[in-house]
Amino acid sequence: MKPGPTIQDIAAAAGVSKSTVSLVLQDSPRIKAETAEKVREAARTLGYVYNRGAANLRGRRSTTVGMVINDLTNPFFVELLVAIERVLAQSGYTTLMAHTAENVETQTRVLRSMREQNVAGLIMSPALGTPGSLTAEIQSWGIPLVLVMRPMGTDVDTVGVNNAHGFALSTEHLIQQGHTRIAFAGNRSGYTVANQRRQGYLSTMAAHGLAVEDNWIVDVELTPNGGRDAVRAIFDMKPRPTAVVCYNDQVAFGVLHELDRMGKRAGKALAVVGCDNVVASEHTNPPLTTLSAGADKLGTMASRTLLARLEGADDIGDDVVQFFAEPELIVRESSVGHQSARTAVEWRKGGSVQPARKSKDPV
Amino acid sequence: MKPGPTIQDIAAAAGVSKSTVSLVLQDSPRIKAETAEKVREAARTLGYVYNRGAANLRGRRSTTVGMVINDLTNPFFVELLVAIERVLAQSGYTTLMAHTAENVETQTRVLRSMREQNVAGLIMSPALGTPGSLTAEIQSWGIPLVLVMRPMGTDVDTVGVNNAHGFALSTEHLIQQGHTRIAFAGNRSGYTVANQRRQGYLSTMAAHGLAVEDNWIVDVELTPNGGRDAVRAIFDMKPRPTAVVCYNDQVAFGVLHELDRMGKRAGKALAVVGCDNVVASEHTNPPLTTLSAGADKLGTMASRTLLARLEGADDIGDDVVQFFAEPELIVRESSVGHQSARTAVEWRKGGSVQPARKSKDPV
DNA sequence: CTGAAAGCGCTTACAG
DNA sequence: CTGAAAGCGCTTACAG
Repeated sequence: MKPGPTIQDIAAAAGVSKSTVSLVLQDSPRIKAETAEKVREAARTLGYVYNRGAANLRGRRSTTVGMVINDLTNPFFVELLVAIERVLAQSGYTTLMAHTAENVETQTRVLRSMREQNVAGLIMSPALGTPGSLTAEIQSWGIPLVLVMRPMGTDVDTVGVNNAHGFALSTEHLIQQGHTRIAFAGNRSGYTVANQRRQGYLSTMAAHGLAVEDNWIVDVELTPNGGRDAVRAIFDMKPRPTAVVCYNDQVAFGVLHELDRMGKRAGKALAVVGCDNVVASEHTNPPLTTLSAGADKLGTMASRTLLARLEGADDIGDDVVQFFAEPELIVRESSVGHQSARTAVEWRKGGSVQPARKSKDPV
Repeated sequence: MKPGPTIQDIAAAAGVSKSTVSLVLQDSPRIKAETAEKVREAARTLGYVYNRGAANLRGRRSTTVGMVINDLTNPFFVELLVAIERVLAQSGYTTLMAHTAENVETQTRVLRSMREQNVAGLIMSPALGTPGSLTAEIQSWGIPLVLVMRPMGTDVDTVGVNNAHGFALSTEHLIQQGHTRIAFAGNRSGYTVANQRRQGYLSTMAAHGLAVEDNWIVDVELTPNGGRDAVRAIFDMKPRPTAVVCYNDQVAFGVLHELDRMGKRAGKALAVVGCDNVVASEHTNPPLTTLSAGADKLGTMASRTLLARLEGADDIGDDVVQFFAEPELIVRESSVGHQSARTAVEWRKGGSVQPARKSKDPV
């Protein structure tokens, strides 16, 4: 890294003071147009590069936002990250990215690092097992924090999904297809999101007077391999479930794959529903029925919430933002066409089954 | 952002000078152990947070690395990003992430922003259409640059893949399966990587005395939708190709999907080979034969190369690093079992067909 | 409309 | 072994 010219050098070249240069760089109207042009000219010829770090130090501000993400092997979180980065960049912020790979110690380390880097704010999807005290600790740092996807209490701005309602929709859909024995793949008791999803499934089953055997709630990894394990477990049950609600699309992909390996077809042999509507879910064989809450919308919402806090926008107020998008069910082939179900033709037209109710936009 | 204590405050609390505090924070051996402990104690009770920005400004260094990535909708680049971020974090660097979505203007903007943020170095997979002059320009900034996946001349450190050899392997494999009419899906004439891939395919066809019809080289988007278009085009040809080499796994996923929609099975109706071995390729229906160069290995290599430049390691020298990994072919069901081909049983045992030659590790 | 001065929170010779 | 001083590249009252 060679030195490079500073505002001092520009000042000398343009025959003005560095105060003037600084003001010109900030497009201040206090500087006469011709002076400004002279300064800009000098900056151009010298190849000046603004040093944002120095400016931030002096101005006690920061144009960097930290984004802590738990699982980039799940395309849903990638879609979220992309949306967040895009919106922040549009507003002039740079994104410091860190991946925790669902590891709480890594998360602690990167948060400390981001704090030292003086981030203006943080967006985080906390790793599973994050202690409940973390949000209060971050808030004590005096920078805004927005949680995405994984709520941790009502004291912190949160953008997520109404999981209970979503999984109720999925379960309802399967029941309407004629299924009565429906399994749930990807249990993670004790974690908020997992509890919500399981609860949405359980309460809908109960509402229809359908019993749920204990072993129908299959505890597997939240990965394609977990989905494969789930299929093997389900086909060992008798009488076996004819449908399965999966924790997310990653699990559902494994389910579709294992069924294919067994020479069976999802939809026919076992109705399958995922969650997240990742891009790939449209191109699986067969295409996957899944819940969509809109990664792009959620990411935009999370960024906007953080930006509102950063700019101290008054339309956001002091109230904690708790936004939970209402997912809609995207019906595709993986959940229709079962022998014991109604004809699937009406479903194959595609599209959403339920015009999702939108919550009020908080920012 | 409330003020927070500075080394000055610690100095006052511990009854020493701020010089001493600074040295203690740097674990300098020049400070007596008891003094150091006293300082650390004061820092702890005051809740001190190191201000890396101020340190970087004064020390004229930087602990931030910029990562500019062209397409995060392709999981391969996500795997690369994850590996790079992990290695950099282990070495104490923070990753500034920016996504260009294959847009050259966005790329220009984020590069400028990263330069202002004073990144110590850059890792970039350039957007398609990036002008050849860009690398020289970045190098004139005086910070190291490592290109990943997409070479731009021999003047800049580059970590990529031997695409020509990889696509030769794929084509060879299909020919050995008995195919003689083999298509290529995802043409992008004019781009280096695309040229290499097409060339690997063409030269292998030629080496076997197999003719290639013009329209077998199908120009489609490098996405699942492009793959679907390719299948429709291929099935319109007569006599039609019995196998297709896809530009990457994203295209291949679309191919598998469209075949399934047509009630056909990849492998049987059309042999399909992808490229990148993204995690999902193992779980498609049927599983996808593809080329693996190891995203994790490539990311690690790129980071290490940059780190070597940053630390001025002497084992790297002044020579430009040009590392191209030799891909290996992972044979799965999508390319075997065609009627006109040998029995597929021997292939189904899985595993790699070719123990890839590794290039010499450059760092 | 412009400049001189102070200072953001650090590090680094230099002196003792 | 420790401290006083200068300075990294900016911004921001304040004065004129």
